[in-house]
Amino acid sequence: MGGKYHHGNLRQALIEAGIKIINEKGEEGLSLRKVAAACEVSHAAPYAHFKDKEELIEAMKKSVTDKFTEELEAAVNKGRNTEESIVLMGRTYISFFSRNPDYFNFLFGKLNLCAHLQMDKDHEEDYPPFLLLKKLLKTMIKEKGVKLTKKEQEIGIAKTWAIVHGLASFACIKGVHTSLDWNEPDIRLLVPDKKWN
Amino acid sequence: MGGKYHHGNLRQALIEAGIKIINEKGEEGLSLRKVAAACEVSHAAPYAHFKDKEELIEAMKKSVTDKFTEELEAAVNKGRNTEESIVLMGRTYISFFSRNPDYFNFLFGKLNLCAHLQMDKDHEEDYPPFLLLKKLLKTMIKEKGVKLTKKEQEIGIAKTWAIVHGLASFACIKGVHTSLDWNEPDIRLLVPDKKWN
DNA sequence: AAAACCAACTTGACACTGTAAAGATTCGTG
DNA sequence: CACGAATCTTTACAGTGTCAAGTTGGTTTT
Repeated sequence: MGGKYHHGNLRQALIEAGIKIINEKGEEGLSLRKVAAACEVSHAAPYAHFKDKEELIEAMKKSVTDKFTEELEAAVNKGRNTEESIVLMGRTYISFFSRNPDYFNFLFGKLNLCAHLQMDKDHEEDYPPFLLLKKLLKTMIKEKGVKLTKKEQEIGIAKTWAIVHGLASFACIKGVHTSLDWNEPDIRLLVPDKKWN
Repeated sequence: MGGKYHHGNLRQALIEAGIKIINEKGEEGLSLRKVAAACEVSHAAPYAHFKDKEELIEAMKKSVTDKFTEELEAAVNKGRNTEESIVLMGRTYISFFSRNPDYFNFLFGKLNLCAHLQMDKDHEEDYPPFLLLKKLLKTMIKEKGVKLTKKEQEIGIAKTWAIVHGLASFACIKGVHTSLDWNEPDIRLLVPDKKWN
């Protein structure tokens, strides 16, 4: 705010300035020097806080992912039962990227996502939104008392994720003409439909 | 081969050299100057054939998309009936990006895809792989004699595409641990499964 | 309180990038 | 053959990521 930095908040300021640029001009328009300029510091100042541009970007991704995860968790908590939570999470997932189209490519482009499809153990290092979905599905399986092989479990989680993630990509790729509303996606989009065998 | 260019093949050579670089080092490692160097011409030579870097990239995308579309069409033609064709197309879609992981982000990152979800008319300017799927689904609907509203049609096509596209993204995001084989994906991945309601 | 220290920042430099302008070369066509 | 157009080279410039060396100011040590 008022004063100069030198008091510990430059790191955070850089992250926020970077995210702002992504929002306004997409990832193309992001340069270390512009981020530095936006914070009114010299072009090499970021190197006191980040090893490289990549490390700043990684921190920005983490920040966006945290916000994303919070929204998902809030949605999950609104559900009155497991199934409802899953649907609400899916809607929020799609809506998030519909509201912030530039984030999709920013987060998932050239990402080295850690995601274990196996449901045996909870791999805490999993990508958080992914972990969240996995736990919900696990709960649902228990509740319904379904018996599934390991492979069937992997298929289930892969397919559930794929539907939601694929629709989210639709929601933010420009040039898609549709009457569907990605901010409040029809519930039929999120559950397999018998008509389509 | 032997001789210098100046004989009309530089444009194509640039496209191929560019694609080769994408294969080897990903989109990060792609620079106009390197592409020019790979073709043994000066760094400004590409400007005789492309307005800017973006236009070269666009041509490269078209080339990759053509190859992609050919594979999909070949798969569709192998199917003995419409349903089989759809499944084969889905498999090929996933397998293609599993074999060429760098293409996924290259093609779909920041893409301005033209895709009409409506099935009424065939919009010939649609993204070709998308158009292909739409025609197959349209055929299937006719064959089965199903009556669907406009919105139900859009939902069907969106969901079908989303499953396949989402799985493809799984298949090429690094760091995903699974025992599933994306080159020959279990057919259950491609059709909605009753167990998961 | 003076000295030493250290993290945060600045300055200046370098190689690499995309792109534009101006000139040279070669080709096709009249 | 000559001329115009297409193709390619050369030169130049601003913007980029990164590094090395210096500067600053607050904190710790003596």
